[in-house]
Amino acid sequence: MDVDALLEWYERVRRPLPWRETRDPYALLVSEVMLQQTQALRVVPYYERWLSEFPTAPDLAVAPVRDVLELWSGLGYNRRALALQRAAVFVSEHGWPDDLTELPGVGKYTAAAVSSFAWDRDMAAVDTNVRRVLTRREGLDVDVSARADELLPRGRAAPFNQAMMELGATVCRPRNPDCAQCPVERGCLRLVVTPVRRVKSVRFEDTDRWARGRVIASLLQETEIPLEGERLERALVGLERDGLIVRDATGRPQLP
DNA sequence: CAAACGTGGCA
DNA sequence: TTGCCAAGTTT
Repeated sequence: MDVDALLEWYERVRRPLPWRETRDPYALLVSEVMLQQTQALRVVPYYERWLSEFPTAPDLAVAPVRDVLELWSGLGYNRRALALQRAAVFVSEHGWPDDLTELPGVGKYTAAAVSSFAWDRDMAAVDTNVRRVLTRREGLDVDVSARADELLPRGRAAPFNQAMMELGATVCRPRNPDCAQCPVERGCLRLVVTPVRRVKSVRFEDTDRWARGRVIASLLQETEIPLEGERLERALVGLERDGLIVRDATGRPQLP
């Protein structure tokens, strides 16, 4: 793959998203956690509000859980917000670990993204987009992580990572890829990847995931929880286990 | 390791 | 309107 052509293309098409204007590892971590499983454009207002309320890791570390969940609500996956706060606590107390995967909620992808964007570390951030780009180009049997690492131009990890992700998001899309606009078309296998079909078709409103979301929303808004019996109990047990709620002597749920 | 984890936007 | 899915991590 012609990495120079890729970087040149990225420079041309790059969208000015707010987290691309900073090198603050805390702000970058916030953006990465928010971006997990959420569309970039939807994250923008949340990111800006979050940083104005919790500008630094110590600010987030001491914030009440209610405030954290309040600012998070709408982004989904509430336990990620808690993990982010726990990461902020760690950073406040010990500074940034060399290996960011030591932080709660930070896996291989997020560690590489933050490390490259904040500190120019030569780490390839392999997300679902990068995985698809490389698989589609080079075949189902490629070791995607190893290949991304080989391609990464030393000292330019940040633009490389962003360019690869942007390519997957806007050109080498899951369905209907726009090969005519591809800056690195040469040598691509253009493998057709058949999308995996969902097996289950349970209504979302019938899932525990939905029930948990309703409990948190009700506690934030101080409205009645629209659940009862077994269903409610199962949600509460899960939420308590995840540290999203605590229960008083009567078993009534509250935010921690 | 498959499954759990939330939600709003868009086709 | 219904169904699909969007910069992953944890157990």
